[in-house]
Amino acid sequence: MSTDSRPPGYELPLLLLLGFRSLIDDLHAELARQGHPDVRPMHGFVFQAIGTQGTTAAELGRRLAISKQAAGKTIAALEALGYVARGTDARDARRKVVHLTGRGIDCLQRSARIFDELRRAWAAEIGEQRLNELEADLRRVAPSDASRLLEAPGWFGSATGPPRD
Amino acid sequence: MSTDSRPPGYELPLLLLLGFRSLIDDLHAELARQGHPDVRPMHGFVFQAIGTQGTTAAELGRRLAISKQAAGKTIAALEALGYVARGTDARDARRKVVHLTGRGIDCLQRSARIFDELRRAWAAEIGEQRLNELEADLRRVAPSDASRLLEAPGWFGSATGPPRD
DNA sequence: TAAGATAGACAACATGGTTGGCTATAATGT
DNA sequence: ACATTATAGCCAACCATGTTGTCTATCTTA
Repeated sequence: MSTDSRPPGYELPLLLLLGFRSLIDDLHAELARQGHPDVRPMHGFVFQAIGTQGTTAAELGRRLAISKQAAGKTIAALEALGYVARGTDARDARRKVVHLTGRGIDCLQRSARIFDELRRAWAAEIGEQRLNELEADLRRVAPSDASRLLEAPGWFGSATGPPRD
Repeated sequence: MSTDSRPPGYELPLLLLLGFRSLIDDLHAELARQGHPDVRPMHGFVFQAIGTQGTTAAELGRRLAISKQAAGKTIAALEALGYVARGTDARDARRKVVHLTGRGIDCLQRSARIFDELRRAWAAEIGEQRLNELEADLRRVAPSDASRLLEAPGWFGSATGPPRD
């Protein structure tokens, strides 16, 4: 046996990133075809974080581990695109409840369907069982706290770290 | 059999991203401990693209699929941190050859070693064979063009797309 | 030698992040 | 009941990373 027949470790993150990018790129190419050309990869996470219940800027910031100001800016951008709308809260005059519009819900539902199709395509390529194993393995090694995923934009390049407020 | 026992498709990209983030976060935590606290996730890709041979801003931009201006800015930032240095090319007065400094090479070598250790940690968790399979599967489904990976920063959030020049 | 292509730099702008400061409203303690 | 504290949302300023457009200097080529 050779003393080191293992692949170099740097390949693993590359493969994970390429796989992620591949899925996200395919998703958004298909979303664009289905009438959502201006939605960005980040927006999907935001839609998910808003959910069907609606939320507020401060709460969104906490869920995404970004500052409430950043959350507010994102909400404003999404509002301008017609994906979310803001209402008021009768019980708390400070809060402005953000909820998905019909267009936002349509985008969210189409995303779910497209992701299912993409997963089926992967399963067709490597086999359902291997794909199940791949997911199971990743669940074991990846931290399960699915929040703080939206640090992704910024996290990659900037040095500031998570917000203080 | 149930009509749909498969996991929802949206989980796959999440797992890939979490896995990637986990590796990169661990890498940079360890790099910080080993004397490189100010290097960013993106920089590793840049170091890799510069290589031991050195390169130029325009060529770096092509390798990373970013504009030469963006490449120039990144080089300037890395130069300020002491990781790269710029020299001239005797054969072509236009070109300014960028090469890694001793510190840059040190960082690159430590990164490689840390990635190997992280891979061993994953192998200890899920088994060497499963990890090999995971990598093999990802190689099949992920596009192999390892360039255009540095679109990552920006790609996630912005809408501009790849550069024209 | 003139025309075109390339390298690098500067300015201006967009996006998405952060911090700091501000006002309005709610919650809490004395 | 009232004063304090905490929270929600917003505005301005800044940083980091991208883009485009424009400019000059230098090869390369017809």
